[in-house]
Amino acid sequence: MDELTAQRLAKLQQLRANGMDPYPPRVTRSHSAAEATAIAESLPADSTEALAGPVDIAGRVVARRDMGKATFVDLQDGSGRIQVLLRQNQLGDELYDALRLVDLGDFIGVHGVPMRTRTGQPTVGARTWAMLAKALHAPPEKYHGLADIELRQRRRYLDLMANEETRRTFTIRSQVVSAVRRFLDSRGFLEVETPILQEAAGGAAARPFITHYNALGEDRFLRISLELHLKRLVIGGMDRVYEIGRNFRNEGMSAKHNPEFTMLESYEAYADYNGVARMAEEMVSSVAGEVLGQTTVQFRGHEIDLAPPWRRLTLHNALKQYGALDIDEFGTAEKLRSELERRGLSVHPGLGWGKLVDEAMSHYVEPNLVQPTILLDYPVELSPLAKRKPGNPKLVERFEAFIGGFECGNAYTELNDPLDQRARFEEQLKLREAGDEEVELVDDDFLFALEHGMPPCGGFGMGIDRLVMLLTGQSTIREVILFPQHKTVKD
RNA sequence: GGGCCCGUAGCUCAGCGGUAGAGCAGUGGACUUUUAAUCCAUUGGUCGAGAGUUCGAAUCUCUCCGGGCCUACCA
Repeated sequence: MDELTAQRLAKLQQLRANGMDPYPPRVTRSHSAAEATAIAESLPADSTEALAGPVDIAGRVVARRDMGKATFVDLQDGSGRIQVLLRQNQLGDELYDALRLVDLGDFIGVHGVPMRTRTGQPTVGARTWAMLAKALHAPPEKYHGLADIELRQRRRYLDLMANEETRRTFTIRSQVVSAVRRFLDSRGFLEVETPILQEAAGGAAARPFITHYNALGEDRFLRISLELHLKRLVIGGMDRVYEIGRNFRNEGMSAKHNPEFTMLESYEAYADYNGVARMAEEMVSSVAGEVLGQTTVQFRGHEIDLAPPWRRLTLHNALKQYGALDIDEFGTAEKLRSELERRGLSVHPGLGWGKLVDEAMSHYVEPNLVQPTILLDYPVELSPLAKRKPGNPKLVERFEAFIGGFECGNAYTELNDPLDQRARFEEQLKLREAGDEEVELVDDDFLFALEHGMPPCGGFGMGIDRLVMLLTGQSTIREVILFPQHKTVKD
């Protein structure tokens, strides 16, 4: 055991010896730090006498300034910080001397009166204090905080203790999720929960995590999307449903990717992708307004205006505009591949035309879509679950929403023709045989459901983590996930 | 997968072939209105791990472990 821990344990024993429980089961608390501060602020400066009624506050000791016969301590609770002044002549010798058993990081409770120092600092003048929970390890350094990125993520509690920005980020995250729920609830959507352990992981082109269910002796897949189960509910007559839940994709990590991430998916019967686009822009701007009080955000050096209407642009025109590439002139995989290779893009062999269009889009278009943009009408082979565009069977009614240079939303007019759906699954199989390993798999159980009739429907998916990145100005997904994935520490 | 960089006290960092350092935290002392309190004294280290080069390695080399950034792949 290290010396610091031993010292703190010794203090813990000394507290017990003094008859003070270092971990009492209950605390008397009448005011939060913020409430006590508000009372003190209503008093004139240098109010050393008891002008307000007594308060009981509690929190973690985050700073300490020992002045001899007076000691200042800063207490922090969930509402903020407040200064406490503990004076020997107020506490008595015994209780004052016991302050030497209080370390940074400990939780204490203070009974005292709101006051202000001669500099006007809101303060609680202590009459008594009590240990609430002794900490055996020191908190991070008081000025520089905790900077080591790995430690901040593995020991997020230390990051939260030390860094105000981290507390702000995760407070906003929580408020964002809650505002999204309010938005959808107010529009008559029902929140549902669907299986995470699935017999077949569908709804997206991604490799799943595999686990094993002992009782049945069968493997299960962790879901990679919410889509196919939510559509089953629409088939059953739940007209407006949504789920906010964790997806798992067995892929690498990056600034934009964590193997488990939180998705919102919503499905609205009798809507199409145009209606969904209007809902998406209203949702994001109203969530921003509720949580941040404004619809503009600063992100990677740009000011982004989230207020609707968002710019609409077809994928076809976007590639023309940003890449000087007319995909109609390169209508087969072979032609498009050779054109992209001629331009110096390295493309994976075996990709079909749709994935090549996606590559070109990622390279030429996506980084330019900083202000909110709805990119419309995708190649059919990229989107096996979306309905074809009337008059152009190579395209589907699908849009992706881009903000800040990355994708944060995806929507279709949902494919409800079970015969076309089966054909589209089979097309995916052919792409797989041609060398593309990440394709949608045939899901017979879903097809059987679809054969019972699904109303026309607009579906929407949005990465909650990425939305939070945008609204908090964080440039990596790991900064908005409390406990992101890390390699196991080996001894 | 490739390139670059980082790992030194509980935390933030310096040192980059010649006796392991600073600030904060801790410990002892002074101080009854401080607030990155101040002042005096002081404890604390297998310098990520292992191997090598050298009279001598935190420092140079190699391997490994963990991490970061960029890039590619996954798509």
